[in-house]
Amino acid sequence: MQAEPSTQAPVLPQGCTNFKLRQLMRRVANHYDAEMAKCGLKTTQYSLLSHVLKLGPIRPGDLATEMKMDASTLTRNLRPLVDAGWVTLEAGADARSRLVHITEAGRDKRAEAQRYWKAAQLALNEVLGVERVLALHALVDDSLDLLAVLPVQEAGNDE
Amino acid sequence: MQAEPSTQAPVLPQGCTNFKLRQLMRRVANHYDAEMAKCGLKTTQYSLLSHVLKLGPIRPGDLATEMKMDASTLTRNLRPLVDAGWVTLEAGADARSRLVHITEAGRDKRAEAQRYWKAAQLALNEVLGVERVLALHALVDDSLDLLAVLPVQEAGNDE
DNA sequence: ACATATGAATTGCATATACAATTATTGCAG
DNA sequence: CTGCAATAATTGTATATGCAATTCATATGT
Repeated sequence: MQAEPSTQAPVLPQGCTNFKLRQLMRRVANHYDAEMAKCGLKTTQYSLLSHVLKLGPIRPGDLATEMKMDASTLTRNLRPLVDAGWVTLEAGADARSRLVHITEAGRDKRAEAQRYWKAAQLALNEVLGVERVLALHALVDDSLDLLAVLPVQEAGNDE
Repeated sequence: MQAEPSTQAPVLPQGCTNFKLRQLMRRVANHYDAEMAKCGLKTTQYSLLSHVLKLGPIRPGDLATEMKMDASTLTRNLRPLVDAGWVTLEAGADARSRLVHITEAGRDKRAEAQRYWKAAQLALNEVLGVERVLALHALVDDSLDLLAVLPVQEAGNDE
């Protein structure tokens, strides 16, 4: 595993990692969404609701950090869930912060949706094979860890 | 590799594949976008422009199929590129279809943008390690192949 | 030739995403 | 106490995404 010159031609990545990931994400999202649609949720909404259940009551900014998304995205994604009565935004420790709470209706909806999520996940395990799904999860997790050290917004030298 | 009962406890995937992929996609997109912003393109636009260069002149529907995205998404994503004068939509074989062409300005822009794309890709290879990027590409490609057999829109039994 | 089915692209609608700017609040230095 | 920096959330703007419905245009059966 040393960086010594090898007699083997070095294999270099072909194609764009971003594009490939985007393609796969679209396909996988479609798969889950088709299942989740049976209970009227997008998969993204299910994820958000699940995180609120698990981490709430929590400040929006902290939830965004946990989910590794922009705070403004979170604000907007919460809207449909609040409108549906599944989560509430309540007063936080001081007047600038808030706390996201899950409601009873939210717990119920999440429990219902979880069945569809599970069906989608199991179907995916079937199609791809459990080994491949495990390998994918491991690669994604490792990659996220490695990318965590990078500044999220590649810090344009200000000025 | 048979399905015989094993004495080993079976390892099952934990967590949601969709959520993990989404997280990674966001992080990776941010990384590329930070680089591409130097030439005023989103990474998605660079991908689209590159595909038009490689595959064009091509019908919008065929391009959408190639890129594995919805035709309506493609229509809309083309708009900014058309507005910028990098691609044109011209008459196709019959009056209902069209052909997407790249312009000279489009070729120039793509060539310029490719430098930034390359920088982003190489930086990613650095951070993740070439081996990991190769493994990720292979997994993504294999998964896309396996998912290709699934109906894109999980075919609700019509009626 | 005509009515209908099929095909191709687009538009309507809703959500997801993020950077930049804004609003409101709090904390701190003098 | 006052003014300014820091913090938290949101809004402005632009793009990405896909399903359903729509608009044309072509093909097809009778």
